[in-house]
Amino acid sequence: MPPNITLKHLASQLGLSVTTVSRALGGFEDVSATTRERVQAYASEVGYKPNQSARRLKTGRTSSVGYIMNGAQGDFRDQFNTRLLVSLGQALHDAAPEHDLIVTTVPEDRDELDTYKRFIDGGKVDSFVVARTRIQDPRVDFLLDSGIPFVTHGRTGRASEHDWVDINAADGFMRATRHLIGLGHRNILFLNFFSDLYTAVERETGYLQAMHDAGLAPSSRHCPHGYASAYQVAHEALSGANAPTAFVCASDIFAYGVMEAVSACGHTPGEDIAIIGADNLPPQMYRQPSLSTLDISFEIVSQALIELVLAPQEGSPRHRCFDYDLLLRDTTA
Amino acid sequence: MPPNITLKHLASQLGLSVTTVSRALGGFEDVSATTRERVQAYASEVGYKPNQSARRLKTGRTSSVGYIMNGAQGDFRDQFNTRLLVSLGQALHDAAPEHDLIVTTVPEDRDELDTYKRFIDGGKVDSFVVARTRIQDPRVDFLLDSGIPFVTHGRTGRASEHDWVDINAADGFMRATRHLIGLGHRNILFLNFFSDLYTAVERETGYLQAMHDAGLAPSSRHCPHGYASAYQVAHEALSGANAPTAFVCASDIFAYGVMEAVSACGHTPGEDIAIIGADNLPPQMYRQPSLSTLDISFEIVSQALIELVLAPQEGSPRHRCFDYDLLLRDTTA
DNA sequence: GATCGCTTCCGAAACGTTTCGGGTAACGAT
DNA sequence: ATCGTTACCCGAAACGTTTCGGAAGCGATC
Repeated sequence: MPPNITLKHLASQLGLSVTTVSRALGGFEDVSATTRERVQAYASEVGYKPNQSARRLKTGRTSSVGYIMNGAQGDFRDQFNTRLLVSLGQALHDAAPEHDLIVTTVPEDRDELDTYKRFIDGGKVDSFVVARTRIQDPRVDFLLDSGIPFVTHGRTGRASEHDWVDINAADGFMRATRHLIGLGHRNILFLNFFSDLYTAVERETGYLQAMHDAGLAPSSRHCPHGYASAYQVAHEALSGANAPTAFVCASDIFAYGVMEAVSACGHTPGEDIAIIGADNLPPQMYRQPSLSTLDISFEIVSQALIELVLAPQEGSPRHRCFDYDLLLRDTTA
Repeated sequence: MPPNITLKHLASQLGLSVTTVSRALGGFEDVSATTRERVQAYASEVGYKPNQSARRLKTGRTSSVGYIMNGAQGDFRDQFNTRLLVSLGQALHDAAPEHDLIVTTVPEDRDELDTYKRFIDGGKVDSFVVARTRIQDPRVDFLLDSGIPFVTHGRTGRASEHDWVDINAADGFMRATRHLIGLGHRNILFLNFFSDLYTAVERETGYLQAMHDAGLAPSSRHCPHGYASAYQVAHEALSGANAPTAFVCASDIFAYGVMEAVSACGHTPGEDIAIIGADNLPPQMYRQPSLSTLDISFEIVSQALIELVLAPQEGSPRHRCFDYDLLLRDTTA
């Protein structure tokens, strides 16, 4: 009958004080086991839900973590953002059902940092997950200054100063490249992001290491515009002198462009030309042959992110690093 | 110096009462223009930010709208969710910068409605945007019962009872089909979603209407698994007797599958076989020839959604309906 | 000179929670 | 009979805001 049930209401029904009801529900020791159970039973019977605003006001904690999507332009980022969003949501629900993930996009005319500022000033979240880190990352600088807890997905130039979760991309790309070398390839082209993403450097490092170890001459190219420019770069390389026989791609998006170019040049991916991509992006289009790729579980990464972000700690930053799985499919037959 | 500036702090600095400061910042008339300006100037000088939790506790309003993403499985939905998310965020920021969009995914093991319930009980939002409506939509039933304001993107079986924004899909698909008929096509196959989405019915209605008006025999097929099944369905149809010469597709995803199948069968999309898709999805892959499609601006739809959701009204539900643009490109040359 | 109305301001209560600092009763020990 | 201890419980303040119901000052009206 009461519009919304409050502690006061529970207290009067149970013949107890508000204090005792609160402490009973909080599971404190200074309330007898019998009344504690009585209170909890009654509360769940009438479906009592604590008022979040009141709780927040009092405690200063919001029990929600923020995720600010940076520019959703471009297909690669879209895929990434959505998948991370979904797995973060799931992980947060599993680890702390009463917590929320607050997601926002950055309005076009505003700076990304303004959005962070607005969240912090407004007391909307008590921690952040920051994705797609750059080597020089202004968000990290800002958050370190502000003192609010956060965890990044990906290392940064200041990796030793903050919590992060990352994929060991250098190792993964080294293994991928080595596998191609093992298949007999000598002329292997690496297609990378054109950006200051931390992971771009990592990926190239792994490729370079494997080439260097094998005494082979490395060769890298950048693909500013995703699929289309990967197609173009690959087409050009295949038509020129000293054409590569294998490609390592920093993203599956590039790899699909390469596959198209390989076919267009009269070759067959996986037979005469080998291709390895990365991140096991579900092909938007039905694809034959299937693409060999480096794979990592978003779920595991998200679980680690949530674990760290829910339990912020002063002192030495914590790190989690996961390894890629090399999935060998048709394009490295 | 004070850790966080409150009304009390402002009041003591200005030699005013908390009440007056509050009302001055609220722009009320019962405080003189001079003090009002003095207060506002000082508040912005020291960077006063009202405490959201306190405000919420007092007013009961949260100044945030909820968007619950339903299952992100499948490429079509991903695209849709991300694009809507981005444009909703932008529209909300433009219309009410201090408002927030609270986004969440539905955990795998839980019912969608539980998530809505949790948001309502927890007082996290004061309205919802509901997307991808079904004819029989349990979310709409639930929200109508609960009494919380919401706007749907897409009509439902109970369209007359709630606010909605939709695209006039019947009209769009009728125009698309008519255009193909005008090009001389007589055997036009329609590929639809396999689902109870409201828009699926709408789309087919338009197609059927155009065929009927021209005295042609309609023929529809469902594509349960996006691209791959569209490919298969088209391939089958083209190989059989009485093969279609044109395709109308409920989604560009299907249309891309059809294009692949058309090529595989030795035809050229746009020359001997015509194709029209819908929703102008940016092709994940570089595509030649370019696909004719029905286009609608997410920005405009989102602006309408936000406009309605921010100003809930008792009484007769409000509706906004937008028309598709028919974009004629290579595949209807 | 009492009354009225207007402008401008303020005190105090309230929203629902958490938590500090007691308080009471029972009980065994002194 | 008094004291200390323990086990339970509670009153009241506080978080920062909004808002109801005045109240002071003051010129105008009867």
